Amino acid sequence: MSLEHILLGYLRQPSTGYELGREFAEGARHFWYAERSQIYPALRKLEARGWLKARDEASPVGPDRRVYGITAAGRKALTRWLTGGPQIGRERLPYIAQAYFLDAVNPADATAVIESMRAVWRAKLAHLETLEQQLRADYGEPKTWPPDAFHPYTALRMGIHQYAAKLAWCRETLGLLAARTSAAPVEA
Amino acid sequence: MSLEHILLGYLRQPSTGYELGREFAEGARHFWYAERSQIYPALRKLEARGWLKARDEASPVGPDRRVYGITAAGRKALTRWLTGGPQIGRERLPYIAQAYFLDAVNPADATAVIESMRAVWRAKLAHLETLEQQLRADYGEPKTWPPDAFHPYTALRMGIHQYAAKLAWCRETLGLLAARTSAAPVEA
DNA sequence: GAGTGCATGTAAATTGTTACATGATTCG
DNA sequence: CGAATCATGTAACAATTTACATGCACTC
Repeated sequence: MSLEHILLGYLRQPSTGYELGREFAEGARHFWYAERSQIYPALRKLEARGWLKARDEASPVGPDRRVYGITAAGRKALTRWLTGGPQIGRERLPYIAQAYFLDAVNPADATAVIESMRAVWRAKLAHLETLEQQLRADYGEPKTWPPDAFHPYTALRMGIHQYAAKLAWCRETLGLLAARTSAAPVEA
Repeated sequence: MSLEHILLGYLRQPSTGYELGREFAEGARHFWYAERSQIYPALRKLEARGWLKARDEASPVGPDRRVYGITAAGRKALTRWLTGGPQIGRERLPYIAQAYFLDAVNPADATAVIESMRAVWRAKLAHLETLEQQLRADYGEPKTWPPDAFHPYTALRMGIHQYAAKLAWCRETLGLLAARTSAAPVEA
């Protein structure tokens, strides 16, 4: 299961379920999302399996919290997951399905659908680009960064590449759609 | 739920659960996958809801089969899904997570992980490009195609854009990784 | 008659979502 | 004291995966 290994990855730095929830809602949201109601039981399960250990701690700002950290067994499991082959092939991309079936609506609506995708992806790309510029302003050339900063940066770059490609597709498709409309106009 | 609407989309042309299973395993596999054990109950549910109707039919080559087709209510539901906003924001992309946590393994292993991703994506891109070339050889300029051929083609184009972007990221990342290794070699 | 492809399914387990419960601490 | 943020969870439901069951028709 991927979620468990993602939790393991984050917990090389000790953290809490609540904090991980925020991580998914912010830092990781271009590649993964999990509700806290899924995170808490998953952490308990990982602890029972011996991949995490927990301690209760007083919070400086709120109620007590449960701080998890990875164990040696957890580290081994994480390494196995990372080197056990790329996790590719079970993507669920409903927005491509929407594009696929767009002949079920009229051309004007089809155009509107793609324009609204473009708006969403533009916003997401802008967000990642802002993050990237902040990192570069703060730390300079990525190739000199320590591994624990460099690899999250490459994940960010992947997001940027992906959103840019989606936007290129929007442009291409809107262009083709316009060419089709002028070739066979809906209404004179 | 996306699966239900994807089934609805395919079933504007009457088809069977078995055939849809093959569709997911072949034509749609760059954006969606469903097991037949999930498809059959989903079709029953859609039929109970009145979005599909079924008839049993003798197969020319095997046992009887259940041919589903969409109803007027199903068509309306599909249109609502298509125009009700882009289905964006719940992607699960474990391979980006793998990239993110790659500092948990040594640089040589990290490089190997990205190289194996590259191999997978190269194969997937090559497959989609073959499909595209076949379509163009058979039918010519996409902008003149009928809508029910054109939109699946744009979905294929999306896949091509996405895989090309992933490969660009692999190249970029492998380059950075090489630059880092030469800057701080593991062993003299 | 054994294997392959066609064809439909069920059962159990896992994973993920939605809705809700509970309570501490801090700020205005 | 009311609202916001911190903090951990449970319950019910929905979606998905994995494993298995069943049987037809055709070819070797």
